[in-house]
Amino acid sequence: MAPTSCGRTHDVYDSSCPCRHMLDLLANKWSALALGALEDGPRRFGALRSKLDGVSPKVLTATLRRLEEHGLIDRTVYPAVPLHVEYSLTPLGRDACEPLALLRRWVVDNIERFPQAVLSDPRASVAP
Amino acid sequence: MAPTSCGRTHDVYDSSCPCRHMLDLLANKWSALALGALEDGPRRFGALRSKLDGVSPKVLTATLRRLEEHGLIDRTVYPAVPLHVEYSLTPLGRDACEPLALLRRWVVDNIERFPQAVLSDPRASVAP
DNA sequence: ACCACTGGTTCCCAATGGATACTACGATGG
DNA sequence: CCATCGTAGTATCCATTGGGAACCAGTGGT
Repeated sequence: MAPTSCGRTHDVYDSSCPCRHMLDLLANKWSALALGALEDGPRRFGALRSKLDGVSPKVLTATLRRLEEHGLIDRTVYPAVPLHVEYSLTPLGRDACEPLALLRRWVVDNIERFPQAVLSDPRASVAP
Repeated sequence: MAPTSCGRTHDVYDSSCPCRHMLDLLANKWSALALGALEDGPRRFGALRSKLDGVSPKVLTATLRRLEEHGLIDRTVYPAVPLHVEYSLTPLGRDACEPLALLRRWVVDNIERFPQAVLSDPRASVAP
């Protein structure tokens, strides 16, 4: 498997391993997009909201809070005239961006190879 | 962005782009684990169920069906004495494994860097 | 007849996701 | 003085999904 410095073996396939929890955090549409959106500098809530087309404020807040709790992003409040809040990557978050960027990139580069039927209708699999 | 052969630009940040839908499929805990579990050869339902520690049969079925519909895995039924079903990667699925393997790998390699508090309790963020 | 094995399905409930509306705060402006 | 705007979210409601446990079908074994 992949032994780590603490001496234990960590395994994403083990449901009781912390790795599983972290995979659950990162292997998530909105997390992957939010971290990617911060790759080229800090962004404010509103900017993220427009960049992550289709996200609702509730879900965006939840995603950002979760990423913050896990040390992937920082949340900085500027109590200026119109209050604004900036989100930025921590070093850990920046590192996490690498595999996520590769995944996003892979999807874009290989999108043509997927069955067309299922691409056109997001809910093609839901039969009445 | 990343223009593709069809002439359109594809963008995972655009909610109406098929890419978004595919990212949603791949940026998912169970998908990432299931594809990884098939990397070194076909596996049967029961084998996947044990490998993906903690998955319920319902969710595993749904995950596998979705991956099959999207052309990432094949489902082969052997109507032999004790019926068995084998799941295997398609070429597309095999290619998709690369970025997913990097992500799983990154998590395992960097797990020690995450805040310990949040690692120990998967639901630390859930207040009364 | 009964149990075990394999590969699921069904049922039910809790958690999550998503859309829409609303709040808090100070600034601006009539 | 009250109304309105921009910013960053909450609140509320409902649909979808995730998850656990039980159950089912087909066959072989005892």
